[in-house]
Amino acid sequence: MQTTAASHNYPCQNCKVRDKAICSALTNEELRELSKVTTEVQLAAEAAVFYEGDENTYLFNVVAGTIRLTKLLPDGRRQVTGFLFPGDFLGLSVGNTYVYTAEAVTEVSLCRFKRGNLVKMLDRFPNLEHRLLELASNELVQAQTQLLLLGQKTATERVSSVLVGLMERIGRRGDDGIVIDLPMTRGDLADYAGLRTETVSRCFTQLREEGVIDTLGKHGVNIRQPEKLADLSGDQ
Amino acid sequence: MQTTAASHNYPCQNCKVRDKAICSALTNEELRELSKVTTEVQLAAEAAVFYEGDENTYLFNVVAGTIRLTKLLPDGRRQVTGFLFPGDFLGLSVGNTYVYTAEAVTEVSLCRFKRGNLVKMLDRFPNLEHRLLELASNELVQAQTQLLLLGQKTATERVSSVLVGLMERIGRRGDDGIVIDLPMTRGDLADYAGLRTETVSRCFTQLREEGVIDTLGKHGVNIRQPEKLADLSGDQ
DNA sequence: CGCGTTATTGAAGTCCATCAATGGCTGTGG
DNA sequence: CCACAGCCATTGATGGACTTCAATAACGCG
Repeated sequence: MQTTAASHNYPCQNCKVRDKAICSALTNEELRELSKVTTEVQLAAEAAVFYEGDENTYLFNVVAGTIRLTKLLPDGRRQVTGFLFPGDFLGLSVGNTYVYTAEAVTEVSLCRFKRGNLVKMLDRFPNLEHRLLELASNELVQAQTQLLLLGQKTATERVSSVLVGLMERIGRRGDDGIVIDLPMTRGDLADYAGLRTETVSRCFTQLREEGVIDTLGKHGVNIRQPEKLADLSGDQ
Repeated sequence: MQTTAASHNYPCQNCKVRDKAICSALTNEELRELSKVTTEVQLAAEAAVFYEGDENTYLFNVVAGTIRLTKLLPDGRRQVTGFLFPGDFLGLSVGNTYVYTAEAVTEVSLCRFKRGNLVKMLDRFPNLEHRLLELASNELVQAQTQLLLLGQKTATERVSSVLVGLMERIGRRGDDGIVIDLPMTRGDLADYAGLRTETVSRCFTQLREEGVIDTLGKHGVNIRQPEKLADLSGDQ
């Protein structure tokens, strides 16, 4: 992992994600304390933040960029268990090791601190543990929703669901619909949806032909008919 | 939900799952306090504990029996997100509603208490919140492991993985292998593994023909070759 | 502008689902 | 206690959705 900027004095107050992640549970005073043990790190696209099985030394908040969480089978099959965006928290674990691999999809900027420091703070700031439990619960709900997707949905429903999910998290209102700048490849999406690249591509084409979406280069998606996309997701 | 036995004075000290669930985080003294707000409820097989979307009023510990957690799509497709056994905790949620349906697979006995009571106790017993975070984290890991199964594994690998998981949780050493008394139907297992009943059945047959398992009636499974089953699970 | 990577499209194949019928528990009532 | 009924599991035959293999096209980066 390449650290390009260490900034012990980085003022959390100016942080773009100050009111997200776990920091939202802290007062300004508490935040000042946290900022003492905080380092900002930058990673190039495709760099690994940590690998499944590594000792869990650091916890992170995503400040900028996109992170991909993956689990691997011994023969190389890969499941993407989630994508993280600015404001998301990274590093929950059981025991002393990370339970998935985290990699940068784009260039990424992370707010890093030692696990030990957080654990120490937990005793003094009960809010923090409440917040962690809340985060874990949310992740759990998210994971269970994905179980439903992977276990029961068709290819079209999966791709539609994934697009709806990304739309809600990183969509921006455009001239004619909601625009997503997809940071990840079709392959990443495929491994997230339990499909193959070609199938994801075919679903995109189908959605385009039906007028539900437009694609703008490799990364741009314009969702012209959000309701129709939601219908196609199988959730309603 | 049918309550057959209310027991305000039930002594948690004698509880069969006293050192599991969240109770393991409590001292005897704390436990005495918890037992004041605790009710033991019994449910018949196939009864619902609660439905997805219900207001989250109660939390539970499973004392005896098996619980099935499910999520449904509007058209009836069902994903089983997990099975609970004695000692497991039930009722984590986000917001004020349950995020999945919980149903009794067998006759079940539950230790029930109001969510509000637990929340009150959280302030006084920090251990309890630690424990809840631990439980949530464990569930999360479990869910992510299941994502890998549903997204990437073949039918045989899924069924083998599920059997390995059940073996570890409810397996008993038998004369010639490890014996599981499967409380759920093939249909439940299918909805858990993202398969159809027929496919699960065919996988059982195949495993039997290969000498990996024996089936004893509808519910009994004898795992003669645990290592071979683990190999077939795709995890090693 | 050109090259490498990623996306798309097409054709063929495979695994699991679906449809259908039989077989076998299990629990109940005579 | 046995017989029956109903559900569940199994097995077989067929079909379909997605994968796999292969080739082309199009980004987008240097």
